[in-house]
Amino acid sequence: MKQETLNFFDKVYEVTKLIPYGRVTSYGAIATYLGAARSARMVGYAMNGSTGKDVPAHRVVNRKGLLTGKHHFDGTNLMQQLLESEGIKVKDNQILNFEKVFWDPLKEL
DNA sequence: CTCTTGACTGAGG
DNA sequence: GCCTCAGCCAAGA
Repeated sequence: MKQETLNFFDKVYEVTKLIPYGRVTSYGAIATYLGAARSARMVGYAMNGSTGKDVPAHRVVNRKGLLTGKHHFDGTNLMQQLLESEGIKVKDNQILNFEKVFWDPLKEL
């Protein structure tokens, strides 16, 4: 597996798909894992194409655990419902117990 | 090639 | 802890 052959977007998709059930991570964590710590924005930007794919983009939030990308989902609160379906409590677009459900690819992988 | 956009983050007030 | 500003980097026009 030569990840170097994969594009930045593809790498983001791969890592995002590795996020365990009931866990979430931040754009920065993914970006750092990809070696582009300063490209966290690109991670979110890549997610634009994640909708409709196997990528659980709803498990990716910003560093504050805020569902900044919920507006990119079809429904108004679809992202929140998806998270709650996995046992993740969400209140006012913000993930509760964020530290407990946080999944760091740098440490877990 | 240059400019704009952005689902971010860290630092400063 | 919240708000604002600046930096960062890749993709699209």
